[in-house]
Formats: sequence, C-alpha cells, structure tokens
Amino acid sequence: MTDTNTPANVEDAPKRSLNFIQEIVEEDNRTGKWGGKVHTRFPPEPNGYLHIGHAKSICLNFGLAKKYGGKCNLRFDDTNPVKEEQEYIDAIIEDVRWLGFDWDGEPLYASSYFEQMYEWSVQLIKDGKAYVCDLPLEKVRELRGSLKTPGKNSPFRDRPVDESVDLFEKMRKGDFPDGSKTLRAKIDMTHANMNLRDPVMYRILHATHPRTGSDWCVYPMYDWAHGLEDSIEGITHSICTLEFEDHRPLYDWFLNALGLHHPQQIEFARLELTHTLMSKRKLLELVQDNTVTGWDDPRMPTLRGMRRRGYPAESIRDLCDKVGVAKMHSTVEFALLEHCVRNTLNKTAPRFMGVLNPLKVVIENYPENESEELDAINNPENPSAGTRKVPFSREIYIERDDFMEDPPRKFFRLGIGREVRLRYAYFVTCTEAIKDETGEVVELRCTYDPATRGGDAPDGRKVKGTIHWVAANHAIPAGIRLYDHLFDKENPNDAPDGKDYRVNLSDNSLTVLADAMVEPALKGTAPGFHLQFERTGYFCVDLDTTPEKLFFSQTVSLKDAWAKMKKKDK
RNA sequence: UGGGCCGUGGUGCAAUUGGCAGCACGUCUGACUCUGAAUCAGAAGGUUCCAGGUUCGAGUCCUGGCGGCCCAACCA
Repeated sequence: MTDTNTPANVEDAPKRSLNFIQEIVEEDNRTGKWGGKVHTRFPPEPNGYLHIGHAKSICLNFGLAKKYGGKCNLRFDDTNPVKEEQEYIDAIIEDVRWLGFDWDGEPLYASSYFEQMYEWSVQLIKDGKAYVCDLPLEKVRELRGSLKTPGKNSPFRDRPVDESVDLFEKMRKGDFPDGSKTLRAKIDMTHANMNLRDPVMYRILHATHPRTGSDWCVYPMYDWAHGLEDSIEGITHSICTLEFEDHRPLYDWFLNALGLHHPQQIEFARLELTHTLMSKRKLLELVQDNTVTGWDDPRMPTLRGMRRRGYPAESIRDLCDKVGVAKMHSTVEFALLEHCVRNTLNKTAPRFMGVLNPLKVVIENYPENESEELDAINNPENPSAGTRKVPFSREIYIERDDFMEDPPRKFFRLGIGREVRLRYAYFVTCTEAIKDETGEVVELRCTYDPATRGGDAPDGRKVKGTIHWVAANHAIPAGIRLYDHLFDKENPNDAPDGKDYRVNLSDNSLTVLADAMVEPALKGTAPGFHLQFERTGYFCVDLDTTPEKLFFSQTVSLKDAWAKMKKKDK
C-alpha cells in the first residue's frame, strides 16, 4: 500500500490521538498479553460486492497490523453456501488489492476448517455442552421465548450423548432433510441475552459450496464458527461491528468451553455516508431492478463503482483515516469523501480542456485555414508533469455557460463587448451573438488580440475571466456523464410510512452529455485514466470507451464559487 | 425494572485520563490568481443530553433521570 505518512513530515505532523482500538492494542503490548503480537483479519462473507463501509473495516484491520508490525488475514467467512458464490470471492480479492492491501499467501477460508470444527463440536457434545435437537424451526422459535420472557428447554436437550454423536454424524452425511435437525449448544434458555438461549451451531443444508462442493450436508452458524476461525489463525484482535456486541458472550463461551486460543472481540461503529446506502440487500435491489447499470455503476457506493467513478484508492483510505474509529453510530457527510477525492486528484490528475456543452465561436480576425500550437501546463501542482501543445484555430468551442447575453456585473466570463482570456491562448472580445429562429444563441463572433498570444497582454491590461476552449477542427467528440447523489435525502431510508428508500431516488443522479468536445491530446487514453477538465471537474475515462469514441465519467466537480453565488441569489 | 451499547459546534472525531473544550470537513469573509480550482489569511458556530453530588476545579468521577441504536434467522 501507499504510505500516506511520508517520513519527511512525521516530525512536524500533529500528534494524532489513538482511537480506542489502538489504545487496546497498545495496552496489550504494554502488558504483553499477546507477546507483542498483533494479528487481525478482514472476514467478508462472499455474498455480495464490497462497498465503502467495508473499506473502513479493511483499512482498520490491515492498518492496525501495519502500524504495529503484525499481520492481517483476508479470510472468507464462507459458511452459508446458499448465498455465497465464487464470483464474489474473486471480486472481493480484486477489490481489497485495489484498495491497496495485501496478505501473506493465499486468501483463507472458513471452509478449510470445517473438519476441525466438526471435531470440536463432537467434543462439545461429549462434554455435555451440545446436543442434536429435532425441533422444527417454528418450534425452536416458540421455545426461545421473547425479549422479556424466558425460553423453555428443548425436549431433546438431555438426549444421551451417544445418540447426539450418532445423529450428528448422520446429519453430516446427509441422512436427514434440510431443517429436520440442528446441533445446539447447551447454555441457558432463560438467559437475558437471547444469543445464549441454546444457539444453533449447525444446520442441515444440502447445498453445493463453492469450495467444498457437496462434501458437507451440515454447515456451521456464524457464532459457532467465527471464534474458531479466529482461534485457528491465531488472531489477537477480532474486530467487528457494533451489532455483534450481544454476540461476544457467545464468542467467549465457545472458546472457553473448548479451551482454545481466545482472541479479543472488539466492536466499532460501521461507516455510514449521507445520500447513499450501505445495505447489501438494497444495493442488490438497485442492481436487479436496473435503477443502476450494475455493481460497478459509478453512482454505487461499492468499491467497484467508486473505482469506475474515478475515486482513487488513496482517497478512500484517506477518508477512512479521517472518519476515525469509535463506538457511536454516525453518518459521515458525503462532502468529506469528495474533499478527499479532490485532494488527491488535485495533486495527481493531469489537466486538459474539455467543453461539455459546446457553443461555437468564430474569431473573425483570425486567418482562415490556419492553426497554431500553444503550450499548456499539464499540472500546475506538479511541475514535473511538464507541458503539452494545444491546437488553436479560427473556429473554437467554448462552454455555453461561459457566455451570457446580458450578464450581471459579477459574471467574469464572456458577454457582448466583454474581453476574456482563452486559457493558454489569446484575449478575445465578443462582438456578436447569432441566434436561431427560437432565439437561442447558436454562435458567437469574436475578435482576438494577436499580441496576447500565450495569454498575457504586453500592455499589462488585465481580464477578470479565463475560460476554456477547444479548436473546432481539432477537437474530439466525446460522451460525458455527470453524476450526482443517488438519493436526494441525506438519509435515503427516511421515507413516509408505507414507502421505502426508492422514493428518495434522485432524478438527476445521471446526466448524459452526448456532444462534448475535448482536446486532441486525450486521443487514445485508456479506461481508468484520471484527469481534470479545467474549471469543470475531475473525470475518468470510462470503461465504455472504444477506439471510435471516448466516454468520460465525472468523478467529482471542482468547487464552484460562481455556482454557489447563483444559488444564493435564488 | 429484559439484555447490550451510545450521547461533545451543522457533520465526523479529539481532549495529556480531574486542569483554559481542540482538529478536520462544511459554512461565511478577505487576499492571491492565466482553472470563480488550488493556495494563503481570518470569522462565525458549544448550556459537552438533563438534574443533582464529590472537588479549589468535572466533558472526564458518583447518583438519578432523559434520549437514540442493536438483539427474539436453522443469515453474517
């Protein structure tokens, strides 16, 4: 991964306080609890694509290992074959790598430990701590009681050990239909924590597993399996989200019952972002009902979506660093993510000129059939990025928004009789606006000052505005897609009774500009190429680009003081 | 009297563990400017959920409230 803390500024970097998990780790290191070892893991279930919420967990777990010289495993929690697929495994591996993290050797799988888990469960049965229960689902639910009332023991709770061992072996082999039996831990049906009311350890599932095929007819439940996976791998700090706090006693119970290496489970608040959703289920719905074009739609909060949108991995890591780690439920403003994205792209993205909504301009005193090349700076933030040539000619395109017939005083751009600078080129003055029969301006007539070549006036006169442009006969047509929040509301789930998050879907999350014109230097750029269209925003060459036609996705707009002023006036 | 967790500017986090409530984003000014970007300078914004208590001193400790979130899948 890229180091965001360069050694150079470590000295004068502000002292950052530790988050509560780092404090635990440092305390453990002080007391020698784990012999100075730090071993974490990121344990996704391969039943969907990774999103920005997962990124927080990934950065936390891999980041902790890195900070304290430890290790972090990528481990698939593949204990439910009916929901999991190889497709997701592959995608998750790709996304974690893209985010900038790596691990020792091959990824790990919970399913690799199935045999060991089975042996341990037999041991628990023999210890009188687990039993095979024949109760059907509904009956189990009924006997579990409720939040305020205790549960009741299963009639199979005290079944002879040998019988349970025998039945469990038959369950494993597939002698019983799905749902007919479970293996349950014998804990306490009256416990205030529902998780301890004889939780199911194994259910029967005649399903094909992406890795173990049809070897198994029983699959372990999360609570039973997870601690064992952590234990087997020698995990020290098992970090998960808040909703598992209630499960920690069970995590601890199993490990204690077996007397195994016992990692510490620590819970933190997951990342939530305004104007978007983190629910895998809802994201899947958006894909399935074609609200978006797929998991990698640039509007999706998935890592693939953000990657396609042009968000650099570094920015996402930066966000995760900035949001911190705590136990309070919170929702981060999307603007913080955008700030992180602009911040890295400002330093790295080469600049180009592209006209989103072209308006033709004829420079009347510029010779016909002639053109010249002007020097343009590739990245003012990075001199080593060098310069490039930009062709100029008599007919150019400028942005429609950069011209107003009757501009207000504060409008620094083109108007009739006004002079502006064409970036890196000449000062031009607008002499006439040509309209069609509907009154729409379709072309501008201008004159230029040859003495201002390169963009400076020898007489020292200033212009207030500088606008971007492309030469008409050299420009490349391109398709551009602008994106906005998928949801209008900060909290998409805030819907009236009887309605769901869909009512908050934004009408303008996607704007397609079919007739954009970009400078010829962009010819041949490949998908994934990041750039800035000056004065407009950061963009990324999209996957849909072909040798015949370029498509750009807007990553994020530039901050726009003018747009803000206009908004205020309304 | 089910259990668990959490309450600090608009948002996300800090506060040397009892010592002047800070940082970042956002917002608003201004400067600079061949990107109305970036950069720079500045400002506004807090009853630290409430009420008591301990203390010279409480965001921090104690007591009692209030509020929010999570838990009754053979999901994770």
